[in-house]
Amino acid sequence: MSGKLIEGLRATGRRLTRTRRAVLRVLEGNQYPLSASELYERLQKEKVSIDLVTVYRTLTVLKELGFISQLELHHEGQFRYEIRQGREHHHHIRCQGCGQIVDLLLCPLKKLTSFIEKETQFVVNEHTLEFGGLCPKCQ
Amino acid sequence: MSGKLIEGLRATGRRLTRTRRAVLRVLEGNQYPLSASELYERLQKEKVSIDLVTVYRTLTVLKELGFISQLELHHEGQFRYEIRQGREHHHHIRCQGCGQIVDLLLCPLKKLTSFIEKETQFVVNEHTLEFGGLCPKCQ
DNA sequence: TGATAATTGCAAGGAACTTGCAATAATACT
DNA sequence: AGTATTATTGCAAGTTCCTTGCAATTATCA
Repeated sequence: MSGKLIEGLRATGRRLTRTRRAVLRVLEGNQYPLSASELYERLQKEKVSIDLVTVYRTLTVLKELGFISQLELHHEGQFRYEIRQGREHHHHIRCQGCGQIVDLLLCPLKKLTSFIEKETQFVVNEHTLEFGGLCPKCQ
Repeated sequence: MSGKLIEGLRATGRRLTRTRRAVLRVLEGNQYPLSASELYERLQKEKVSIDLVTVYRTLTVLKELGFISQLELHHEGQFRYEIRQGREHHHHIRCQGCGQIVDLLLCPLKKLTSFIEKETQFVVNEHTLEFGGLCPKCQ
């Protein structure tokens, strides 16, 4: 991973710093996508001293380079980030009670809700489905 | 509509005010879902003097009563609201260029992207699909 | 008409995220 | 290695969207 990382950074005139490595390391060690502030807290626990602002900026860079993906969960009001690293495109389910986030390893969304309920043992009672793209005028 | 509105408000010890009527009227006269600040601007243009805070509070009430629904579009960072009034559950597509929002009159999401592209003439290159529910522990 | 209670406006407070700028650190050059 | 160059960082302050507290106003009910 480190090779491609340095490569990607160099290609855009950027540098591999302790900060960037630390952010990636924490994301790699986590099962579910983290928000900027969660990431910040974990770094503090690991005695890695990084400002929250730097976490935001680092996430922006890593996203631009395609190393992580940014996602928005329903009604959370914040972004979350996860390592991409060859992972299939996928979705998530989040518990309205405890906030737990679980990956859904499916996408072509057939027999939607009942399937997801069987797979995850969740009770689904809300979903977000919104598309983004370019309208005829803007293409 | 006004009948059920008053009914709903009364049932929860609330009152039908000029403000609430005005907010509903603007939402009814609009094709696409409005954000709080858009709503506020339209009211100002109509010389209806309402504080932005009141707009927020009014939207909260109307949502609680089920007269409007609240939605989040991908990467917008704000809520939007639209009249429910017997409308089918549906989704939206928003242009990444101009911000135009168009209703999608489908939901069971089959043959997803290509179908939506044909219907709307949009080029879809992003979507959000996230579920909310209760995990086994929280049920 | 007056009492009661909901609603409103104003000011202030959050939370998540961004920007400006000087200090610091990483890379390039000699 | 030593220095110049340029990216990165931390701190402070700013944005945006939304919420809360509280006194003033307005709607409803007796």
